[in-house]
Amino acid sequence: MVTESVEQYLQTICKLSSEQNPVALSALADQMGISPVSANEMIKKLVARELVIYEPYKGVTLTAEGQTQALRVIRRHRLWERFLADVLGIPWDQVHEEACQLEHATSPLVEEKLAQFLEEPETCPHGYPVAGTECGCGDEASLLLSELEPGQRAVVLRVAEHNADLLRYLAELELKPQAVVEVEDVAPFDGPLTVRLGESRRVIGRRVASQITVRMV
Amino acid sequence: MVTESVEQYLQTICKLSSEQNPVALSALADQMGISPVSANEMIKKLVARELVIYEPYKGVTLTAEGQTQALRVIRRHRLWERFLADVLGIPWDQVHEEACQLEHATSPLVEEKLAQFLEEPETCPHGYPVAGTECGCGDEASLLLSELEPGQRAVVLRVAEHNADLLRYLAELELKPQAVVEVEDVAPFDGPLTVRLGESRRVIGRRVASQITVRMV
DNA sequence: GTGTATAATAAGGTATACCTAAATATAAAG
DNA sequence: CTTTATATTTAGGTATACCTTATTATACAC
Repeated sequence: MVTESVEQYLQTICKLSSEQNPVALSALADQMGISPVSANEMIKKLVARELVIYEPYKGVTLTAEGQTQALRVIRRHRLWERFLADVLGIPWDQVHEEACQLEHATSPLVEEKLAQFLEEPETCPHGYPVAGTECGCGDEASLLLSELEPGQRAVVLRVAEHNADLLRYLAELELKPQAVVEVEDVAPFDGPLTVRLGESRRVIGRRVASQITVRMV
Repeated sequence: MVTESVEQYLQTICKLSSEQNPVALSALADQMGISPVSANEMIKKLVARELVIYEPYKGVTLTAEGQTQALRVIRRHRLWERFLADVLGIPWDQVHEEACQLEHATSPLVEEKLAQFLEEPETCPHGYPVAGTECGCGDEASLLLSELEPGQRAVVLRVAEHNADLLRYLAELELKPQAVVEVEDVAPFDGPLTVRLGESRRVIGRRVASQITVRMV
């Protein structure tokens, strides 16, 4: 039986492995807000169940089976986010937290029917892909808004989904997936970016810009 | 913190207490599929948290707070059932089991928004009330279809929701809430009932009829 | 090559929520 | 009023998933 806890581990490993592969145990423990000792204990169990491969002092990697399970949970999470945001009208800064609960209470049947009802959405409200063979956190020709130079135009692909305050701020600025921005100015010494968005202009800090993934257009 | 397990206990006590009040510990353990010892342990914890009152050799009763919590879980359960059946199109014999998972993963916000989206439904697909101050299992002038006599007409209020096979059978017969039936014949020695349903006729066993709650019209 | 910082593990604990087996208490029937 | 069936409690265990503290192993930099 795959417990909620196991699902949480697999999901987190999957997401972290797009930045770091194999995933260091310390990074995993950090991300999950548990002690490295606890993470180590659980990883041993996941190894025994052949959901991950673990090389001490290197880190963990999902097996094919682990990857499958992880992607299933991630898919459910993102489907619920779409439902909560689009159908129930829950603000996008709150749907992540809610979906974290629902994702573990979802059968294959409900997942399937929900996806159909939502007309097989491509992404969650924050821009992350619902389906696929990757968690979609670090693919293709994407880069961070903070890496652009003046004059470059880009479309927002996705934004960091964990920080509700940040999401509320971005919603106010209309910096959501699909938005097209043009960088007008980049202040030196890690200073703010000035971007044009349609007819209006936004000045955002570098740290905020680094939470926004874009693709140049 | 109210765990899933606590929610399950409160919900079960609430439902059983419409047939039996206070609820015997053995009946509770039986219904939940756990040992009486485990039930006893948990009840002690619920007493300490002032969610139930326990009189040994009598049984348990919900406190006001316990009742509130129980009804909240039941409401979520029935809202999800409506959603799964009406919106996602999941067969009514499967929605109970699915809702048993989702009910524990639902915040007040999602409950609220879901109820609004569903336009504040009165009942779940099996006919049990979504809201109210009772779990709605044994109220008003209701009686069982098996108690009717020939010539009596009644409207189906609700049907037992735990047995998927039974629900599939009832769906085939179109014996769902709101259906109006007239008893034509009651065979002796606990024999079958013959009921008229619109233009057609159904012959059902006494045990099946006892799972259908009706109100005379 | 040898520190040293970092990573991993061992040892021992906690809380939740179950279990069985055995002992004891109570209600209700004869 | 005693017997007996049923209900309850005690005692001791299991599994999951965490924790802290202390020890040991490793990698990498100097």
